[in-house]
Parts: sequence; C-alpha cells; structure tokens
Amino acid sequence: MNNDELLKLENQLCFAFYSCSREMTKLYRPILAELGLTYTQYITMLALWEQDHVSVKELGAKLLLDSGTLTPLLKKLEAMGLLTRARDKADERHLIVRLTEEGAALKEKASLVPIRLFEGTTVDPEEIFALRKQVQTLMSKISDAT
Amino acid sequence: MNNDELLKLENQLCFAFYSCSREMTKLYRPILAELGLTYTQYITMLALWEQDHVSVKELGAKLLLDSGTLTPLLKKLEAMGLLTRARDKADERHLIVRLTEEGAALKEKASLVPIRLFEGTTVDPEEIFALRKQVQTLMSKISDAT
DNA sequence: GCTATATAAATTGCATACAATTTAATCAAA
DNA sequence: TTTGATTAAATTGTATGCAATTTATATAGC
Repeated sequence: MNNDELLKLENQLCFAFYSCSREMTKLYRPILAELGLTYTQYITMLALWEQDHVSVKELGAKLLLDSGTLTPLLKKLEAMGLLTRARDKADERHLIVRLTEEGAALKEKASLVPIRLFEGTTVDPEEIFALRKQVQTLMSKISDAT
Repeated sequence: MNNDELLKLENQLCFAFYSCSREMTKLYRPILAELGLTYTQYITMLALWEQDHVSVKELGAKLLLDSGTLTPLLKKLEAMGLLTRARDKADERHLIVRLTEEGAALKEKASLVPIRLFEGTTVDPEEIFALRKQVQTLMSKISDAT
C-alpha cells in the first residue's frame, strides 16, 4: 500500500472501531433513556449486576476506566439512588460500591435492552457473536503491548 | 442465552468496540504526540489530506462529527498553524477549511504512524484488513437503521 | 421585493475520558 | 517504630462528543 492509501480514513482500523462504537452508542441512547441511563452508566451497572460490592479500583479494571471518570459517574448513580458508596472498614483507602434495592431491581428492565438493540436492523446474531470474538482477540493483543 | 448471560459485560459487542476503540487510541497517543496531535485531530487531518478545501459540514459527514465537536477542534488546529478557516464567498453560511503549507507537509511525517502502530504487538496485517471490512459492514447496517 | 423556511456554524450545557497531581491510608524496611 | 514508599480515590485541567439552541445567511413562494 502506498502512502496515500495507507493514510486514507477508510483504511484505518481505528477509525472503523471509533466510528462504529459511537454509532452503536447512538443505537443505545433512546433505549437507555427509558431506563434513565447514559451508555457509560449502563455498562457500569452491567458490571455491578455481574458482581456487586466491588471497589472503584476493581470496577475500573473491568471497565478500563480510572477514578477520574468513575468518581463523578458513581456519585451521579448514587444521587439517582441506584448504588451506595462507602469506605472499606478494613482498608479505608478502598471505596466499596454496593447496589441499592432499586439498583438491583433495574436489571429486570435492562434485560430487554440487548434484545431491542438490533431490532429494525439487518444485523445477524451470528455475525455479532463472531465479530465480538475477533475484537476481543485483537483487544488482548493490544493490551499485551501496553 | 438467559438473562444473566445476556447482560454480561463480556457478551456485549458494544463494549468490545468501545473498549477496543479506547485501547487503540492509547496505542496512538505516544506516536501522535510526536506530531503534536491528539487522536481526533489526527483523523481530522487524515480527512483533510484526502480532500482539502472542504466545509465543516462535509468534514463532519466524513468523520461523523458535528459542529459542536468540530468548531473548537478546527480552531485549535488553526491556532497550531495547520489549517485556515474562512467563509465561502459564494455562500457565507459555509466555512471552508484549507490546509496550510505546514499542515500539508505534516502528511509526510504522519505516513509513518500506521506502520509504527502495531509494532511491538502480535497483530497480523491480514487480521486487521479482514476485521476492518467486517466492522465497516456492521457500521453500514447500523447506519441504515438510524 | 418581502417574508417564511431552510441551512450551516457557532454556542451552550452536560457527560465522559484521561493525564497529572493531591490527599489519605497502609505497608515495609532498617 | 518511625519514616519512606506504595496504594486508592479524589481532584484538576484539557479535549472530546453530542443534544439543543442561537445566529447568520440563503432560498422559495408569493
């Protein structure tokens, strides 16, 4: 590939991911709005529904986000009544996040989100599964390097 | 797939894209820093190296960004001396972006970026090509819906 | 020509991302 | 055990994204 080809926007894998990620977020937006959540708030809740009672550090490791992003996000979710934030008695450096009853209950409603997401599109479930696997493989190769 | 499986973070295609996109941006960061560019500034320059002398509207269509994001970004690149912004004489509503000599010249240096990106990783060029195609296919299916 | 409509940027406000620094708490080594 | 290093969150500052509104310009009907 020559220089011009190499630098074309449409030949950049990163741009494909970057733009696809944002388009998918747009697909989520109206659906998540019914739950009163933004996309980042949603994946944070997904992580907590999977494992409750975790520190900001652990949550950050799952979501690949640091305290700079998580602290204000968690404060917002706390203000919304979906979770509580409290220091770990055993080690006051850790802040433990716990779902409230309301936060745990929201999972019920949320279970419809993945089903509704690709309604109205021609996206094939098999395609989603295969693609996700490949992206995750790439991710791990990239993470190894950084 | 049951409810629990359906809502697991690792089963979300969106999260795979979202996290992979951000990890790739982290790969770019040190390389682009040598050019004095952020990732968004870089893809904007890619678009301009491909086609100079475009309106904010046209640029936004390529990058899938609106004036809310582009206006401050372009002002920054203008301040850096890489481009100029001027109203179209024929239609003052349009603001035309043009590369400066310096901006055009930066393409030379930038041509090394895609080559250096996956150095130090085990990512296969064939893999990149195939994956990009699939992501772009998905993108178009999603765009059709929105 | 005059006005209603449409269009393009810019602006405003809110929600991320993330590097770098600060603060508070814990651990470790002499 | 005392102090230097380490760790976890929070904070600060900068750069996006994007919805909604505003401003300026152009166009379409009449």
